Amino acid sequence: MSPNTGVREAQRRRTRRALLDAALSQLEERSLGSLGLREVARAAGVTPTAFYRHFHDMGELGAALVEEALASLHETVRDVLAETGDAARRGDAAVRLVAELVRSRPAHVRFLVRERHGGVKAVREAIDGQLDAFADEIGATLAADPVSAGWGADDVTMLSRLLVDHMFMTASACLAASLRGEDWSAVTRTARGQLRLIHLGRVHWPG
Amino acid sequence: MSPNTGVREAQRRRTRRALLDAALSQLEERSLGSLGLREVARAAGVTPTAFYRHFHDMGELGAALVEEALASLHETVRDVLAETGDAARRGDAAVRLVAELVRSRPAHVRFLVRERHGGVKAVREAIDGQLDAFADEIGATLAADPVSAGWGADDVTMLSRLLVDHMFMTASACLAASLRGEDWSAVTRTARGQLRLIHLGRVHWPG
DNA sequence: TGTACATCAGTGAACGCGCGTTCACTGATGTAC
DNA sequence: TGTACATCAGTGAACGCGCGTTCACTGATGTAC
Repeated sequence: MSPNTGVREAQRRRTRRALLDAALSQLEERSLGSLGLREVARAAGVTPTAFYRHFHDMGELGAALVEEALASLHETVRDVLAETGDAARRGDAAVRLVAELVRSRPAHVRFLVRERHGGVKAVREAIDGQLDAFADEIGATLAADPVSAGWGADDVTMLSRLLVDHMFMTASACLAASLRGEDWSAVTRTARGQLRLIHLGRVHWPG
Repeated sequence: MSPNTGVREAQRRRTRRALLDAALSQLEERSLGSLGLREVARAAGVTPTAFYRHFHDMGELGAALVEEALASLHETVRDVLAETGDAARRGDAAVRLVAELVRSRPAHVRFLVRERHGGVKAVREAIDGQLDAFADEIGATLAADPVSAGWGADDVTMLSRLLVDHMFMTASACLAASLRGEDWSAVTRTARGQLRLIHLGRVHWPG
């Protein structure tokens, strides 16, 4: 039997999950920097000491949450980018992707939005690293578009960073709408409009 | 003699300033939620008890920092918006305004970026309120532009929120460049490019 | 298959420490006459 | 101007509490023979 399917390993994973979930749940209203190790252990139903079997400190737990939230997304993003050359439909697909991520993992997304510029360096850097990777993937696809003929590398970078930041803005707006008890139709309409406006600018660049 | 020029009042103001400055300095690397009242009082050179003469808790101190950072900016923004109808030059002026704010109050801006989605509700709400006000001011000006003929209120809102968020992005990028020891020429060039692209989209809206 | 030993996730007690808040206080500043 | 009283920003001691980290431990799971 593989060590990864043993009873011991399964229990270990269950505890780790409980710690991550306990942290996520507290992080809805607070920031990682103000969250205590004992607090998380208590909510997870284990002793503070058990925490150390899984993470060296809260920063490491935060980095694990970043991984969990975004690692699986790269593939999805690549699919969306490869989908079609029609930029308007690609924009709609991107908005749908963001909305789906927020719907499926609201606590993770809240965490990302909060800690992207938050007080824990290790987590900021983990998020930045992932966003750089997304920007590069988007940039590579944009550069291959016929409409980018004559664009410099700087121009492509400018646009892909704008698009990544826009995805973040949209995710944040979805969460805010949820808090207000609204559905997301207004948010996604606005986001699609903004992407369309950006796309129009791209087509007519440099004016 | 006015009570506001008395020796006692002057001393009171000095202590309040020392508390705000001490907090700002700690907030470069940490978030408000993880910052302790005693820590701030110690750095300000007063006893913990003195803190209560000025703020009920750290959230109230945070709200005071938001006020300090943004209140004086409304007038400046109005000036920039009134400056000229030439949107390209208005974009350049906006970028200059943001860069100047970051240069003159880097710690305040870092605080705003960090706490905009941070863990302290009172501060989030104070920042949101100020940003809504900026978006309204920008929206009013945009709506008056000839190029906005035929735009719906929703469209104008969409655009002004995009621009406010862009100002935040730019401020954050300036801070990141400072940390890396770079000057801001690349950042402001990117920001101007993004605004120009958005402006192009606006001119050709709705395509 | 059965047995004897190794591993290691989680326990529970203990530690020193800084936290937020309270309280009665001090003494310089302000005010009324 | 001088005096007597009021105000109030800041003090310093005290409190109970939860924190992060350490340690020797337990007992179920895994492994070697």
